[in-house]
Amino acid sequence: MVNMTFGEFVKEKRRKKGITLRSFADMINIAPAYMSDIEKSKRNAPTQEILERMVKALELSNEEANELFDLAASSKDAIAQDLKEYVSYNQKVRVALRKAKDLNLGDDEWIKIIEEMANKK
Amino acid sequence: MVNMTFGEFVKEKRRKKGITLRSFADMINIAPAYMSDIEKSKRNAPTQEILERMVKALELSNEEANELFDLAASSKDAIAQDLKEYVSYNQKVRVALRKAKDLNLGDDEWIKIIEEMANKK
DNA sequence: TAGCTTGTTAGCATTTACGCTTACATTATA
DNA sequence: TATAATGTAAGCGTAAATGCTAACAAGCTA
Repeated sequence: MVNMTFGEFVKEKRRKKGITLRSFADMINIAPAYMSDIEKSKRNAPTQEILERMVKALELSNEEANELFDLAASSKDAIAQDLKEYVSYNQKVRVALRKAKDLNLGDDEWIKIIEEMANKK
Repeated sequence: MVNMTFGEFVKEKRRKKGITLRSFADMINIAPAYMSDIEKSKRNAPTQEILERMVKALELSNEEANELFDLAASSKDAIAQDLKEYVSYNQKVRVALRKAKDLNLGDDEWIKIIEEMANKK
């Protein structure tokens, strides 16, 4: 499903594993009511710590985890922690991003860049 | 000067233009005491709005403005608004960043990418 | 029917951040 | 010397976010 909220994403993964909201809340050590609010998107996605406990409890793949992190971030006008760190510590990356923005690089061009990265190393 | 704090950066630019702290605070419409705290790094960098007023008041170049935004962000474990937005709205960019991180791309490789971007368009 | 389980509503406590006001010591100027 | 101007210290008010507790209705199950 595309264009899900964070809450919907978590709920789907949780139910797919046949876990009740209450026991899921227990597993990741938060209050059920809080979990409910999150799934219904009445609250922001929680902190990174809790996000990571969710990933573990739901046994998400790397890809799924990244999606969860991105959805969590987007619920807050933010970007995921791993990306934030990478960009923060890399001046060249910031230059590259601003240049790409400036040049109005589209998806196609970024795809090429991604493909070429593999070769580069 | 490299590895400056946000406060130091602003103070330097301000003094280079011969503006007093008080009148600078006036120009950008914040309390002098607040400005003082900021320059001394006793407070986080202020909101985006105020940052932009600073850029105007100091008549910074684009490059300087980006540096100011990045320093402001780094004072808060964050990344600059323009980058945040760009990354947020671009799935491919996020994929690219994570791949780069994964491959442990260094400065040199990013420089190449930057150079190649110019050609791409 | 009595009693658990499930999800949910309402509201509280705490922390953190932003920006302000007021008052002060120091330096420069009339 | 008296007055300005400059930068700073201390502390307040407000707002937003995080996560909680307590209590409820609806559905299952014994």
